[in-house]
Amino acid sequence: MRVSQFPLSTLKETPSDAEVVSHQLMLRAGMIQRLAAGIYSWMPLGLRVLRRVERIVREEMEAAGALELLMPAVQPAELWQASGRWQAYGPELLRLHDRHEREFCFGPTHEEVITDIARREIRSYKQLPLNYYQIQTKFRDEIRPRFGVMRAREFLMKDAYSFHIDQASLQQTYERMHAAYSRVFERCGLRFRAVAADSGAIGGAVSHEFMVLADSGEDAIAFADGGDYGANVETAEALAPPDARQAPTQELRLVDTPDAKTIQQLVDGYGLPIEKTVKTLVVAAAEGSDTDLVALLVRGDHELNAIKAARLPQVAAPLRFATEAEIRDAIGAGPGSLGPVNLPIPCLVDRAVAAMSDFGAGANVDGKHHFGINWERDVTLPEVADLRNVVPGDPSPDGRGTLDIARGIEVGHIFQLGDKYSRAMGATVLDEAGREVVMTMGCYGIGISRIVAAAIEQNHDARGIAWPAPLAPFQVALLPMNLAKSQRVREAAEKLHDAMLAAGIDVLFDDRGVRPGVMFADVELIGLPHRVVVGEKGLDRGVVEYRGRRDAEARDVPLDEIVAMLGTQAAG
RNA sequence: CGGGGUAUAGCGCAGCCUGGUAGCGCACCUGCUUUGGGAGCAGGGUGUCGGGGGUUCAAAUCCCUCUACCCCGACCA
Repeated sequence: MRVSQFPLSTLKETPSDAEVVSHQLMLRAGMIQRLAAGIYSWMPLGLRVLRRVERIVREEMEAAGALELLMPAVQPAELWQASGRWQAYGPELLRLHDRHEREFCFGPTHEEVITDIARREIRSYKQLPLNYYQIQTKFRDEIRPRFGVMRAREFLMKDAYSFHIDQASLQQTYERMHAAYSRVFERCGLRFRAVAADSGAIGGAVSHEFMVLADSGEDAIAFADGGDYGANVETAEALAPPDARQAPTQELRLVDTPDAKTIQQLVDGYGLPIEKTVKTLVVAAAEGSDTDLVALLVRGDHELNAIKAARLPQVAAPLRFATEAEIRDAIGAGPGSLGPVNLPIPCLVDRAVAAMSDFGAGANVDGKHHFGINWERDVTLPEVADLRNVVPGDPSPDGRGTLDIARGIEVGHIFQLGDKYSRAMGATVLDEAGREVVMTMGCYGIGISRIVAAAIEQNHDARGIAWPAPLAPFQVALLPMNLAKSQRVREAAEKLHDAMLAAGIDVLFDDRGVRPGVMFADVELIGLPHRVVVGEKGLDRGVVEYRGRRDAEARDVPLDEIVAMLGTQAAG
């Protein structure tokens, strides 16, 4: 391809509204253009990358035995009403009307449509298992789209849905898809982790997320240094500290703390180590319990995990924090002065809190704290539960090593759905005994467009993008020096271009005749893995200059060897 | 949706406070020179100053209003 036929529209300056580096570089490289909030056009350069990701995904899906189909983007409301999600999905579902005022939505996902297909198509257990996939544009009306295509409203997704006669069959396909996903992300050249995840609103029990490691990631993941354990921080189990609770060494004392409303003020003003403090958070109790409020205690340096808390039978789901008025009404003190001693409402404590001794907490009297609190001696230890987010250094839940926390970008998510959709929509087959059985389902998503952004987050430098070769829009940049003046350079470059094309090398030939600095800057910005420079000086010695995008220095390669050399590392 | 902010040329911005001919850099077009790290000289403005309304002799500037976009919080590939 020649630049004269494939215009580059690179920018020197960074558009001011792009926050993360992938978004900035995609705009600067001319890969995408914003049309509206969270809605982007893929320009020719960007589309080449997107197509490369698609191809890898398609190959791995085929290898995993999935069948490609293509479902409509626009879906009738009736299907969503049948599954119950027309109400449940909320404002993220883009709803539409046709000219007859019939209701539709632009599909954010396709469980309903595929289940409808399956219930028409599949009648016998002999047809199972079956795994369908598609690569398609989805629309989710995110409250706040941001970071370019990383969290767009309209995006390209691979979604797969498998159907099974029983859980054992689902488990097999799930594992096969798990392996296929790992291969996809490996082939894309990404550093990633598969972690256990909360299955959230989609439903089902078992679920794994595939996270590309990047500091700009929106999710925190915990993984063990000693083993395979990995989990979203939301779901990672926080164990008790390894050491047993120490015996009391201090007396319980009531201290005037008029200026200590927060843990930080308590630590700064009274010399209490933060891990000897306790936060008392008051939340709404579960409906039907004999109390309105429940107190949750976590260590001062720990964070309450709202998902874990809401799962407790005593606590209302979703989690709702009590208002200050409710707290005063029930306890007689404000939020900054609460603690377990003389607490008039039921209380649950985190495992780490249960292991504390000689600690400080509010006294349930405004402006006063108790110091030197010890369980059992001063107050009965309430029920213990896992209430908090894990922190670095926590023991791994599988007993191997300690946890570290990293940030990640979710690029894939696989679920064992069970029969949530198949039951609601009556997707059944006849089993061996001729009985009607509801099919068991799995679903598997990959954010194709998000992978492009994630790959840039992991592969860039001050000059621009440095594509993993499998994703690069072109493999080789062919740059002639002083094309306009030098007939020798022109002839040599044209010949090389022809030879590369003949060898199946995906080459971009810069035939603009612009100054070298412009060409260098452009190919480094758009991130092509290999660069070949043709100049008078080199031709005198029968060489061209080769430089890999990540190489520190260029080196000379004989003119008659360069095509063969590139052919082995940069074919198609 | 709540809170904060921005809107002036394709991109990045100044001008607004204190009303008086719409500017700068990059990009773009023409010509000449230049060709190993985003060139130089000369010429060119490509703009409903986000929209609407108001105040005023006069509004990018002051007031009201609408819209779009960005940032911070709960969701997700």
